[in-house]
Amino acid sequence: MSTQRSTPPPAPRRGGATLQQVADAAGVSLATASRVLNGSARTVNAELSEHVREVATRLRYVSHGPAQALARATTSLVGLLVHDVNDPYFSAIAAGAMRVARERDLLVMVANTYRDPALELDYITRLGAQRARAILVAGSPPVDPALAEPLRERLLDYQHGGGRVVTIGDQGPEIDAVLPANADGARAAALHLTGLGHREIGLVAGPRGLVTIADRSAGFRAGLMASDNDPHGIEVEGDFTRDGGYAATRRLLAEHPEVTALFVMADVMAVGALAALRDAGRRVPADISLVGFDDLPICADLVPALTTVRVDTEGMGEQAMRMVVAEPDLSGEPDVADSEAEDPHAGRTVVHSATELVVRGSTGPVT
Amino acid sequence: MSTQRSTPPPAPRRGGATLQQVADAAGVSLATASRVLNGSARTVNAELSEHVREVATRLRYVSHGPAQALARATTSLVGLLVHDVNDPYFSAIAAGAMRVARERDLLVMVANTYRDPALELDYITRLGAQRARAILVAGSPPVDPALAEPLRERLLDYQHGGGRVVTIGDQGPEIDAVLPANADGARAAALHLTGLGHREIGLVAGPRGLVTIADRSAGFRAGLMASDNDPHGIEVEGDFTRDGGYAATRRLLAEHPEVTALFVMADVMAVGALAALRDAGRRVPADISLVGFDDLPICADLVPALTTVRVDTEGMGEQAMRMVVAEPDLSGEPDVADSEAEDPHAGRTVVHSATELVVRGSTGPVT
DNA sequence: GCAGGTTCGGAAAGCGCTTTCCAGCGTCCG
DNA sequence: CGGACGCTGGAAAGCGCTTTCCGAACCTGC
Repeated sequence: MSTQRSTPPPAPRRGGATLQQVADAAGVSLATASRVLNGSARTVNAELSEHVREVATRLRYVSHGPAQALARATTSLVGLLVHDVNDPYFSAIAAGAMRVARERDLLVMVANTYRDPALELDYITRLGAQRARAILVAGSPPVDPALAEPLRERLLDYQHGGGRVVTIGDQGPEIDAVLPANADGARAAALHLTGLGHREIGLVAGPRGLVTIADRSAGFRAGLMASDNDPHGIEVEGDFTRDGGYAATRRLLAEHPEVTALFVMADVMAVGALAALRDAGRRVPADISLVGFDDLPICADLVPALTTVRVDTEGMGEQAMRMVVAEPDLSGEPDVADSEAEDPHAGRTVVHSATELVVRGSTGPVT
Repeated sequence: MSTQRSTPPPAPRRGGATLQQVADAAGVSLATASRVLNGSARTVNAELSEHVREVATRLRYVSHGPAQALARATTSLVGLLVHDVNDPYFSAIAAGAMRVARERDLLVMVANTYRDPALELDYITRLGAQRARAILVAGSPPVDPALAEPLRERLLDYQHGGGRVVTIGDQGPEIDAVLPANADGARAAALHLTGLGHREIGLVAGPRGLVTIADRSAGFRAGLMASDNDPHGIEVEGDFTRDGGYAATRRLLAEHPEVTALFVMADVMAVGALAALRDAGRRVPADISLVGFDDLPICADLVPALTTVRVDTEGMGEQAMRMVVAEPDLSGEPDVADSEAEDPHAGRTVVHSATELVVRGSTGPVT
């Protein structure tokens, strides 16, 4: 009554019993309980061990992650940055990454950046604040250094702070990466098209600001150069969506009705392109051939089935997560389709993921 | 030399400066630094504040999430359980949930459960261990109580421990949920088909063990009953994938060539069904009509465009995340399309998300 | 000019856990 | 038979932060 210190009602502890409570109930020390329940190099007598475990179960003890993180100075969280999980390209990467994370007992924090540099920076900081063990950045960085540099620096900061970083797409020196062979695939697409006799070819690009697009475009043009019948490439740009592909294709068709083939740099856009072609009354591939990029699962079921460049998205996600988790000096056996190498730039690790042209029904000889 | 205690080289602190170091460098107390940098009810003199902030920036101070979590007894993490992020249905939910999470400054830990009950249990425990503030479970629970009960109990445990739980799909009393009007949509599909004169109708179901499928199937049959021309429903089961839909459809076609319409209970499967129909030489909709469920973005671009039941997946994800974050006694204004209500079962909150038949080119009158 | 109020910075007590160091004890070997 | 050693349990010192409680300084009004 006299005491002012009226303790507030001890709100039922969030999340059950404490290790201390378990230890007390089991009649052992905190140290012993910790060793039994949360793993340790030190071993504990089998019987005692069993007893502690029983008490813990009875008390519904659940370890306190943040406290462990604090004491151990490490967490089991990793971050994954994607442009948009709802885009099949990224959801496949995420699925691959999460599969590996699962094996390694890691929890994955996923964040949509919507390709907004400010959001990206913010998320990296926040993941750093959570002491995520690693950050995996999926999705093409911007071509513009003014946009790319801040991101890169923030990643480097994080990395210097002891975190691991792996990107899918090249973020420059010192940052490990897995890189899809965009140029190779695009080149193969060009060769395929010129081989079929096409000379007037439309390129439907995604946002030019992204290196992925720049690489695919450059690779395709390189393939064009390799042909001897002097093909023309006419490029238009569109948003990285179905509607972006639709709009860009309509524009291209209006301005250059002479094109007999289309190279669309992402399958999401190719879906729109196919619709645009249909709406414009152009038959595929009789009037015009169509090649996509990425090989989304839906491609094989479109009508006609889409010729496209396969990218092993899920595999890249897995590979990236594997690297993120591995000791920095990894020496894993490279995949058959992949090749691993020290980058000339710096001591970083770069894994190349092969791409492959998949010919289906949407391409045919020029008539 | 004599001392055995050779301190190991004090590895450069993971993640930069400590609040204490910032405080020291700024010549203020730990308490003040905390108040300035990490928000508090208490206010600090503007100049001092500015000074502390400067020092923090100079030292590249980044708050330590786990330590804050420990001290504050709460985190800014929420968990999201999905069957598979790589399935467009779930990636849309995830996108919706993540958008809201972003607004609320929450980090989302996403986990693929692959519909494996053991994995689900494990993830819930681990999210609990991380002291996730809430867990959002997307995806139909199993019909079998032997499978559903353990999950439900674990969720309840977590909830009693102070965490919030919201499910998309009904996990029973005491657990808040947002429920797509599966039965309504299926009923509308049935009415549509019988209205077109179809009497021999195939139902291509997903795994029967899931209540989502059970609901859709029951709803469809209810719609059939409402028709006066005595329609027949022949049901086959398939996996929740494109190939599952393909295989089930082929089987159905082989055994019941008389069907003139197909109701496929998920668009992923409908894509396979469409392929199976094509491969079997059946024209859609001339020979056979096709209705799907979910209205994935690709539906409108299939040939023919798929008639389907729209489910507001992204909206459900948003809604669920909003509930998860809201005070348990939420009283938000219900969406136009949604209706919120106290469940008769218990004091829980249930939000219904409307579904809507979208008629496109894949259905037509029976000939 | 002074009592009573208000601000605002600092000291210190944890939050739940890991891990080092120490102590007790049984064992082995010379 | 005694000392060295290995093994195992416990005490205690943090990990980085929040927050309560204090007290000093300053302000107000009479």
